[in-house]
Amino acid sequence: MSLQPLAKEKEDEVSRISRYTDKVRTEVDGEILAKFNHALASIVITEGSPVWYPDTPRHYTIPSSFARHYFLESDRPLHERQRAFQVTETETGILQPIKEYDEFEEWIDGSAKLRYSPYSREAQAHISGWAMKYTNNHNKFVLKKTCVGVLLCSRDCTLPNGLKIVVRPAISDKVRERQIGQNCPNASCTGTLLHRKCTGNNGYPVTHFWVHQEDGIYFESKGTHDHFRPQARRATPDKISSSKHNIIKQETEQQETTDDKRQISAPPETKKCKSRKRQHSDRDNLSATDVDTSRFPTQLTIGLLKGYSVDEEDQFICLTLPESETLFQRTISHDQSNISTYGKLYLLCQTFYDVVPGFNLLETRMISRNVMGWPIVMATLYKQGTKEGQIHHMKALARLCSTPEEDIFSPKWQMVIHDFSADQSQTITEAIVNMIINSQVQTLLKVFQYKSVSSLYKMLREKITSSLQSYQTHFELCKREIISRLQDPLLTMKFRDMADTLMGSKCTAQEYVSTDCMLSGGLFGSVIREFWNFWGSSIVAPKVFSVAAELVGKPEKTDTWQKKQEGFDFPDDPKKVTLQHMSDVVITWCHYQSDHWPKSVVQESMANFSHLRPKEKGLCYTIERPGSAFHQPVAYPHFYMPRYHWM
DNA sequence: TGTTGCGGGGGAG
DNA sequence: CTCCCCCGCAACA
Repeated sequence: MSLQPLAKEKEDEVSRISRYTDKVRTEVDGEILAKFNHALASIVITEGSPVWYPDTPRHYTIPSSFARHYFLESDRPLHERQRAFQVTETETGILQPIKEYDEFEEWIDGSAKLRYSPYSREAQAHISGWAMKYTNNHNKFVLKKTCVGVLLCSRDCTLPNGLKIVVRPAISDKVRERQIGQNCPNASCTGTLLHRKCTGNNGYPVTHFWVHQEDGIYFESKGTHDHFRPQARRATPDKISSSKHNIIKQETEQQETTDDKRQISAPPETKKCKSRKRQHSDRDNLSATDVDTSRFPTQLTIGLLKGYSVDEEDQFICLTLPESETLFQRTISHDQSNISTYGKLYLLCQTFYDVVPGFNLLETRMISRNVMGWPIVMATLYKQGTKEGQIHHMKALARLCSTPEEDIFSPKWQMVIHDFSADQSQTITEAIVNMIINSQVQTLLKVFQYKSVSSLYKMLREKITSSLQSYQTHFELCKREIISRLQDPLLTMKFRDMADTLMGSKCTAQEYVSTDCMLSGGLFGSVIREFWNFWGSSIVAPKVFSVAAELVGKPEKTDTWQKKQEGFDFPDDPKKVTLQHMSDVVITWCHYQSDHWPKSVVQESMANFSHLRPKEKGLCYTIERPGSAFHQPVAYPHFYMPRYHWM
C-alpha cells in the first residue's frame, strides 16, 4: 500500500527513460550510441536513474528441465540481474537456446542465480570468497553451503594501519571452535577472537546452492552478508595467527605490486596544469635533487607521497597511507555498474584546524562494507588560507578511486562526505570535474573521432556534476532505495516511523543506539545497515542527527593532540617550514589517529549486543518468507525483531 | 592439521 | 514434509 506510489514513480521513470532512449536510438546510429552510452555509464555511477544505459542482458532461459525448474522459476525477483533476465523472458515470450555462461564471481553478495561453465574450475570447486561450510540438506543433487561469518577481536581493536581485525573462520566446526577464544592476532591487543555469525538470510546464514548439470553448473545465493568480508581463501596465509607484523608486511607488498600495475595501465592523463615552481604533483616528477628521500621518516616511502609544495604561498604535503591503494582496489574492483548497490564506497573528508599553528589538516577516511574500520587513506597538511593542497588532495583521491583496468578515467565513489565550506566545495568539485573531463575527452575523441569538443564537453560536465550529489539528495535516494527493497508494507511503515523519529530533534541517545541495535539484528538486511553506517556514524551524524553530537566525544581528543603538538619544533615563521617539518606532522597525526580511533556508534553497539539473536523475545511480525529454490514460497509464521530495552 | 563432501539424526514448524 | 542444526566419518592435500 504505502509502497505503491514509489513503485509507480519508479516505473514511470523507467518507461520515460526507455522512451527517451528509444527515440534517440532511431535518430542516431545504434552502435555508436550504445558505445557512447556505455562510456558514459562507466563515468556516471551515482546517477539517480537506474536505467541510464540499458545493459544488454547476457542471460537466456535454459531449456533444461531440472535446473530450470528449480533455479529460474521464482515468483520473487530478488536480484537486479535476475530481474533483467525475467524482463527478457517476458519480452521475447519464447525460450531461447543457451548462449553464454556467467563469469565466475568470488564475492557474491545478495540473492543471485548464476550459471557457470561446466568446465569452470572455480565453479567445480564450489569456491567462494566467503567462508562457506557444507550443510546437509539430504539432497544428493544439490550441494548446500552456509556462511560461517567472520572472527573479530573481542576488544574491537584497531591495527596501527587503521584496519580492524577480521579473521577468516575455519570451515570445520571443531577447528573454528578452537579458533574462537584464541588471542587476537594483533600482538599489542589483549582481546580474543570472537565469532560474528552471519545472519543475513532472515536471521539465518547466507546460503549457497550448487547443482551440476550437463549444460552448466548452476549456482544460487540467498541472503546478503551482514558482516565484513573475511580474508579471501587464496590470500589467507597458512598460519592466520601469525603476528601483526607479517600482516602489515604482506599488505605493504601487495600495495607495491598494485602500485606498479597502476603505473603501467593508468590512462594517460593530460597535464594541463602549468607547472608551478617547486610544486610536485606526481612521484614521477620527483627526482633525487628535488627531495632527499632519506630525510623522510622511515614510515614514509616515496610511493606514499602524492604531492607537495614548499612554496611560501602554497605550502602543503599530501600523503597516502601504505595500505590505501590495496584498500581502494578491494572496494572498487567489483562490479559497480549496478546502480542499486548503494553503499559501496564513501569517502569522508574532514578538516582539522590549527593542527600545528597556521596549518590545517585535511584527512580522508574510507567507509565501506568491504573494509572494516574507517582507516585514514590520505592526509594533507596545508597552510591556512591556501587552496592548492585541498585541491591536490581531492585530485589524488579521484585518481585512487578509479579502476586502472578501464580506459576511461572515472572515480568510483558513491559519495564524498565533506565539511568544506560552500566556496571550497565549489573549487574542489571544479578541480575534480575538470580532471575527469580532460582525460575522458581524450579517450572519447579517439573512440568517436569527434570534430567538435564543445558539446561533448558540456554534456560530460553536466553528467559529472550532477553525480556529485548533496546530502539531501543522497538521503532521499537511500531512503527510496530501502523502501523499494523492503517487500513487506508493515515493515516499510515501521521503518518510515523509525526514520522520522531518528531524524527528529527529540531523539535521545538511548533511542538512537537501541534502534541501531535493532537494525543490526539482521531483519532489514545489509541495505539498511549500509545506510545506517553512513547516516548513523558518529562523524557524519552531527549534520544529520542532532543527538549524535554528544556521542562523538571530541574534547579529550583535541587535548591529547594539543599535548602531542607541543612536542614538535614546528617553526612559527612560515618561511622556515620545510617538507621535513610538514611530513613529521602528518605522520604523527596518522599515528595519533590510530591510537585515538573514534569508535562509531554502530560498531560499539554491534560489539556489545551481538549476542542478541532473532530468537529472543521482542516485536513480532508475520512475514512471508522469500521463495526457496526448491519449492514455492511458504508462510514463515513468526519473526522476532530483537530489541534492547533501556532501563 | 585442515578442507570437502556424505550421511545419520534431532528438532521446529 | 521441509529445513534448520549438530555430529561423525572418510578421502584428500
